[in-house]
Amino acid sequence: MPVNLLQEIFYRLLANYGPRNWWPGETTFEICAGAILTQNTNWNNVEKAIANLKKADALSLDKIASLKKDELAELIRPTGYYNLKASRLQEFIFFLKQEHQGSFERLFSHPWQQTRVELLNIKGIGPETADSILLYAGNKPSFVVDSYTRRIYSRLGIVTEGISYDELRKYFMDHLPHELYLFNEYHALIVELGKQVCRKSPKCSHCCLSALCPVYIS
DNA sequence: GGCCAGGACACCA
DNA sequence: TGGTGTCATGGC
Repeated sequence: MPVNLLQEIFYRLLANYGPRNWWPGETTFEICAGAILTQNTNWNNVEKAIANLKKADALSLDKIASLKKDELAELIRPTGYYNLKASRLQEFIFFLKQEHQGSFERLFSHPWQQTRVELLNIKGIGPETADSILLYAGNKPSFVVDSYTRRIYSRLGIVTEGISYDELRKYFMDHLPHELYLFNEYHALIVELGKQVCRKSPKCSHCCLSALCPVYIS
């Protein structure tokens, strides 16, 4: 079976870190909430917020929808941007109730490309959050890219640093088989690599990464 | 005490 | 269309 560069990197990451078994979350809604809460935020802080929601018995569509915005904001305070994210969570739930009777099954019952457009029309749901919801909550083969992906693959010389989200995502979608397991693990592995390697050398260039990165291919 | 984290959006030229 | 400011807590 021919293997291209992106697949080769995937296999090396998988061998190095093992399956990540994403997304951390017990329910579809918890995954969606996590996708919103983790925007530009460390996952440890998201875990604190989710724990707060669970402790308050508030991790449900109806409960969050019924909370006052400042009450919700207080529960998710550890994630930062708590006022914004409180609005975004409630916007998402409003959309789900309004357009799909509050049913994730209905939300994901259409062609996922159509669902992606719907999600992107929700205020506060950008491309990465939409793709995370599709992939990890909806089990749809929509590849997720993030700042780690751009940083790592531009330093490897595979893409340019200024590449847009859509261009970067298209590059992966064009060069990988559209397999759910592959997309699921690949993004999770990139995040793991991003956390463990690049953060130690945030200014590192291509050569620096090549020395540090265990998956570098010359 | 500064930097960074699994972004998105409003605003402006 | 692209660049910049804003939103904000917590770990290292």
